Amino acid sequence: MAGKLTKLVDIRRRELRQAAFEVLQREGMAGATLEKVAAHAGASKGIVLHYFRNKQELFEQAMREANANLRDAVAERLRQAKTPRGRIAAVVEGNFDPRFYQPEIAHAWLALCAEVPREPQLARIQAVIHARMHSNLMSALRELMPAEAARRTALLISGLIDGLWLRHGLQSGGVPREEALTLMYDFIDRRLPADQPGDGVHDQSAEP
Amino acid sequence: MAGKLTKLVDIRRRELRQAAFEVLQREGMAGATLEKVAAHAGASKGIVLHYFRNKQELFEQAMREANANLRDAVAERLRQAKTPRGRIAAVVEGNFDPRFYQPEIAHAWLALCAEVPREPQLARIQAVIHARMHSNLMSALRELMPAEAARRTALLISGLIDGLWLRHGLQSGGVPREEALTLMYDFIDRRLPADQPGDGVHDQSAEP
DNA sequence: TCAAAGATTGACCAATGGGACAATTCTTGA
DNA sequence: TCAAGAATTGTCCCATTGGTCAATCTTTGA
Repeated sequence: MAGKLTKLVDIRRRELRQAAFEVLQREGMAGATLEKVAAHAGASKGIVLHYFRNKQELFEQAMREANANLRDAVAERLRQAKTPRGRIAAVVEGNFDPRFYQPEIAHAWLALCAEVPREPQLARIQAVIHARMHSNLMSALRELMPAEAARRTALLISGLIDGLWLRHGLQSGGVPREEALTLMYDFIDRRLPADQPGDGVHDQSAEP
Repeated sequence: MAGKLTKLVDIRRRELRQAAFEVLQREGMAGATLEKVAAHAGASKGIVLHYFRNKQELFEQAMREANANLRDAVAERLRQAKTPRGRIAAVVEGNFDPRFYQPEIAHAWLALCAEVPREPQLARIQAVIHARMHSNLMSALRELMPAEAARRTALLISGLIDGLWLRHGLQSGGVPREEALTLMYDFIDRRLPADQPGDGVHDQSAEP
């Protein structure tokens, strides 16, 4: 590790973002009061507003961090992928990383997404998420099919991912990770040309 | 029309449910205050609590009504469908009925769904919605493919519908109705046996 | 060593919102 | 016609919450 030690500001900010996200899971946006966030982080309310201008900024940062987690989960896998198929698998597997694909986390995302129509800051993050996923998918699909077909396939894949996440957040109809991946590949394998189902490209097995 | 005239209670209840849903679109759950709902309906706050026990019940009823709208949109089309394919088309078209498939309405659904984890009443409605859609799809798909394939296809279709709705509620990545239907049938036609794409089964044209 | 900068707390404030209620107006049926 | 019941309003109350601030305690660098 090169450079200085982590500054206290960064430690506190991280702790509070994390606390905010966790309270959000249980309480929703309205119920996630500054006092509860502070308590959950083991601090006083004042400290929260010492490190964040206001409630909006706190939860904006919380969303940023959650997004970064998902982004990294995909990026790791993308780095090891060699074929276009592998890159698609990377996007899918990353979005269903068992560390993040959990009902409680989906609850928090749901709470955040519900604020998007009224919080331009959150809307921007959401836009980035969509754009990134679309771009990742397109870069792989363009090599496998004509432009228009690629675009549609990308929309279908990302729409499906969103739908499965949404359902995972609502109690009923939520499918566990294993089945979600089965469904995704059931769909994908039929759409990609020169089907080689079971070619070992998509690895549903253990995580590092 | 047989029977008595509509009772005032029912009129008021309906007006207030509708007002609640419309305020929800703009303001989200926390912002949808009883006073705003009352004002939007042209009444005073007191009247809202005269017809509904409390805020929870009001929005539970609002969700019930929105659900009934969607249910009817599907049911109408289902009544005219003759083939299994037609029944699937009915479910799809109903869920993208242009009267309801609108960003503002998706905003309200998003706000409602975000409360599901903490409101058992809302969770129950959500469960009914999922169960109904799954059942409708299965009844058609069972005739077209083996049980397990039918189950997966049903999950994929309903997941896709949810995903497209979700995206329609978030500003970015939302696809308009026409394209949503194109995507849905692009997906469905490839999965159903004995493909007859363009057999006129799915009607994307005008509403009655 | 010690003073300045930063961290942390708790008290305080103004605004807001859900809900209870008494008072008033309107309907209606005998 | 008129009294009982329903509809409607406005007021009041209390709890909660985001945010401010002055007062302490800690750290640190010169």
